[in-house]
This record gives sequence, C-alpha cells and structure tokens, in this order.
Amino acid sequence: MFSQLNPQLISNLERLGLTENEAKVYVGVVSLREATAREVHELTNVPRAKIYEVFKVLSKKGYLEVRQGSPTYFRAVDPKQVIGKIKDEFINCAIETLDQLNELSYELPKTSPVWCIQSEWGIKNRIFEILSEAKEELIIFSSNPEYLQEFEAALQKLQKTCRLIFIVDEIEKFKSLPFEFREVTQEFKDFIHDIVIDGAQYKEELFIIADGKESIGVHSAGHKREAVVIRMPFVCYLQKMIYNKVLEPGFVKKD
Amino acid sequence: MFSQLNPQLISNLERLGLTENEAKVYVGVVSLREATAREVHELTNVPRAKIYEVFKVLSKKGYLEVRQGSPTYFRAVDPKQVIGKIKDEFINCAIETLDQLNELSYELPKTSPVWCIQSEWGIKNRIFEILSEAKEELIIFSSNPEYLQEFEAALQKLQKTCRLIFIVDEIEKFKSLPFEFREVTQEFKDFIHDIVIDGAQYKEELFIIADGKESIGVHSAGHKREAVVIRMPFVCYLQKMIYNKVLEPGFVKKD
DNA sequence: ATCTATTGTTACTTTAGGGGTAACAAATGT
DNA sequence: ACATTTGTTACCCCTAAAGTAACAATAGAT
Repeated sequence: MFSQLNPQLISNLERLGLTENEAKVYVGVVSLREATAREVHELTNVPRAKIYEVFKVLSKKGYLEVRQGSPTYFRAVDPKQVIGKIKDEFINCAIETLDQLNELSYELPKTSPVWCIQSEWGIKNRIFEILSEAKEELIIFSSNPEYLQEFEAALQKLQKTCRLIFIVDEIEKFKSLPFEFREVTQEFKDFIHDIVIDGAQYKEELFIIADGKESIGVHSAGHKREAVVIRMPFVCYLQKMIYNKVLEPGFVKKD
Repeated sequence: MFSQLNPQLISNLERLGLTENEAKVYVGVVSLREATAREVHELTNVPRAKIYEVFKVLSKKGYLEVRQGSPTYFRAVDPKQVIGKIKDEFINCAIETLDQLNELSYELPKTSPVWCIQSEWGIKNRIFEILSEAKEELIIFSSNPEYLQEFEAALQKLQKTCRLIFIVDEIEKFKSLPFEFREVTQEFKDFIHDIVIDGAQYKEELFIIADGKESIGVHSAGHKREAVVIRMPFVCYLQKMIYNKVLEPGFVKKD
C-alpha cells in the first residue's frame, strides 16, 4: 500500500539533514502522537526491520521519547523543539564555517578585472553590492522594466547621495518607475534589438557604470542570463562616453 | 602530496550541504582568491577532471565567478554572501517544515504517562519545559551539584511564583548554590549511594516533582544518562510522601 | 610548420551509505 | 502448546560521489 506522507515535507526534512527513512519515521510518529513500530510501518511503508534502526537513531538525537515495553511505544518530541535544535546547530556551524573561511581570505589586489557571473542569485547579489559601493555617479541602461524594478528601492535610496542617469530603449515601457529616463537614438535602438550571437538572440537587459570605474552588464542569450563585471576605469570611461553619445543621432554604424 | 586543507572546515561545509569535493574546491578558490583548475588541484588534491565538474556546479550555485579564457580563472564569491545564502535557505526550509509538521500535530490526550528520554539535549529540554509549566510547588532532589547548577537561573526565577523544596544527599556539596537545602537521613543516603543494577552503578542525579502531578528522574547507570518522565498524579503523590519521609530517620528498610 | 605541454572533456570504475528483504529468536496472546 | 507479534541481525542492491584513464583541443616554444 502506498505511503500516506506529504512528499514535500519528507523532502524538506531531508534538506534539514535527516535521511529519507528518518524523515518518514519522525513524521509518522508526529502524526500518530504515540506509536508502535507496526503503526509507523503501516503509515509510512518503511520496512519494519528498518523502523527499529531508525527509532534508535532518532532517540539518540533527541527527536523521540521511548516507552519501553512490548510493544515499545515512541513519542515525538515537539517539532518546534526539534526544528529549533536543528536550526541552532546549523547556524552555529555556519558561523564557525564563516570564521574559518575568513581566516583564509587574505586581501590581495584583484589582478583580473573581468568576471562572468552565471547564477541569478550571484548577479543580483553583485548588482546590490555595486549599488551599495557607488559614491558619485551611476549610469544605468535598461531594456527590461521588470528587471530594473527589482532594484527600484535600492536606486531610490541611492538618489539621495549619487547622481543617477537612466537611459532606456523605450521610455514608454518604464512609466511605472519613479525615475527620469532618457531614450537612446533610433539607430542604437535598432542595433540593440538586432544582436544575434551563435544563433541565439542576445539582449542587454541592464548595464550599470558606477563612478566611471566599474561596470556590470546583464544580458540574456537564448534563455540563459549572464553578467559580466568589468573593473577597468579606462574601459568604463570609454563605455561612459559611448553611452553619453547614444543619446545623440547618427552614432552607431552597422557594417 | 597530501591535502593542505583544514579538515574541520571541509566537514563543516559538508554539514552545510556541499559535497566533499565542492567544499574542497570552494575552500581552495577562497584561499587562492583567483585560481585556475591546476592551482586548485595542487592545493586540494581533488582530481583535475573533477575540478571542472565542480567548478560548473559551484558557478551555477553562485558561489564562484568565472573569467573565461585558457586557462579559465575562477574567483570565490565573498564567503559572507555564500554562507548567508545557505543559512537563509536553510532557515526558510526549517520554517516551512515546522509549519507542515504543525499541521500534523493534532492534540490528543496523552494516553501513556511514562516515557524515557535518552539524549542529553532531550533531558535538559524536558526539564526546562517542566520548570516553565510549574505553578505551585516543586520538590527537587539532587545528588549532583554541577548538574543542578545548570538549572540555577531557571529555578531562581521560579522561586518568585512557586514554592521550591530542595532536598540533597549532602548539604556541604551544594554550598555554592543560592538555595536553602534539606539533607536526607543517613539511611537514605546509604541507600542511594549503594544501588547496583545489572552490574552498573546506578545514581539518581536529579529528581523533580512538579505540582504533585508530574515527575522527572534523571539517573546515570554506568556512563549512560537517561531520564524517566512520569505523569501520574497518584504515583507523584506517593513519591512526594516518600520524599517528605526521607527527611525523618528510620524510614528506608533494606531487604 | 612541427612538437611539446597544458587545458578541458568524457567515459568508465570503485566505494560507501542508505534502503530493502529475509530469516530467526524472543515475547505475548489465545 | 501453538500461533502471532515483536525485535534483531545479516545480507543484498542501488545510487551518488569520488577517483582514474584516455583523448581532443588549445597554447606555447622552436
């Protein structure tokens, strides 16, 4: 007979460090309040011989209480206590790990100024980092209002201390955002909507130049999003010049 | 050549969800700041072919940034960010898990009044729970001042709202604790210091009767500590009578 | 242009842990 | 006394992770 447990709950408990059988047995005992091995086996379909093994482990961990006898009864310790313990142990481990990692990280000059970031989280994380370090000026280009909106709060806050210059492909699309936008020339617009690399549509969704020294460009090619960070003041200066120019007609040439 | 990594750090990162090779490679890249596969291989001893595999996984997870080229360079994302992310995801999972578990836990009368607790954490946890629920009176017997001290703060707080009666085997041992103690009779003292069960020295370290309704006894046998919780008002009443009596001479008979 | 060294990739093997099964001794119920 | 249930132990299988070998592609040196 099939198991009657919530697979998502089992999966979550596995992510919290329990094995599959441990998760099933704990959930079984929580459901039944007090239970024998047979009852847990019938509810969870974990093999009876394995139930006893897991009972021992969970008791040692402090997740179950035992009423000895035949049959032996088991009772789950309050989930709030158990999950609290698991969480505390994990957080303590995380703190210790961070301390140890920080001991490794010695401050060397970053020799290479060009990096790719491939995870969604890593890209957003880095954008927020760049915004938090900006001191004087940001030039922000965007072609995707939904994406830009994710940084709206951070950018609004930054307006108080930095000069922000927003450049977009079509002002109309960005009306819901509380900033002042400039639109690029028709030629540049045509250009950026027309880039194909290796057979995939390439689209620059967001580009930021911070203080003329560092830039990050987020683009998608096909269904894959990637970011490139450039920390070369000279190149950023050139990029800034270019972006200043795209507001004027007749800049971009197509070969 | 042997690996130059801190095994404790590797183990900690495994507890945080990374595989052994992922942990080693991340630590290697953190150590080197920016590194090629060969450099990471030389530092960590992870097989070179495996380095590339792990690089891909860690980049996807957002733990590494990539400078494409030959050789490709990798740079670690700030450990504070990475560990922060891992921690956040874990805590979110723990919260969701607790919600799901709470949906299971329906309030049934607890049919069985006698339970064993076998983990150190579980015993302490339950003692604190009993102390927090006490309303009128606690009778506390102890033979181990160090162990009793762990509950000193909770007991001091409780003195304001409950009547606490402390009974110990030897007042002298408990001088450092800020409570008023009564000592058991010499006969009882001899009795409790003389219990052997199945060849192991048995010692009742702590015994608490809460409001005459529930009791917990913590004993060690050999090197194993265990607790028994009893929620039988009648038995607790008998136990209370017994403890009242041990303060008088001539009570315990040895057969 | 050729050769060597290095880099990056792929396929295969090995190992260990977790899950499943079967058998049997001990305990309980009839 | 017998049947059923409980609890234990030994063994097997599968999968994920780690290790290894071979080879194609690239870069550097001559």
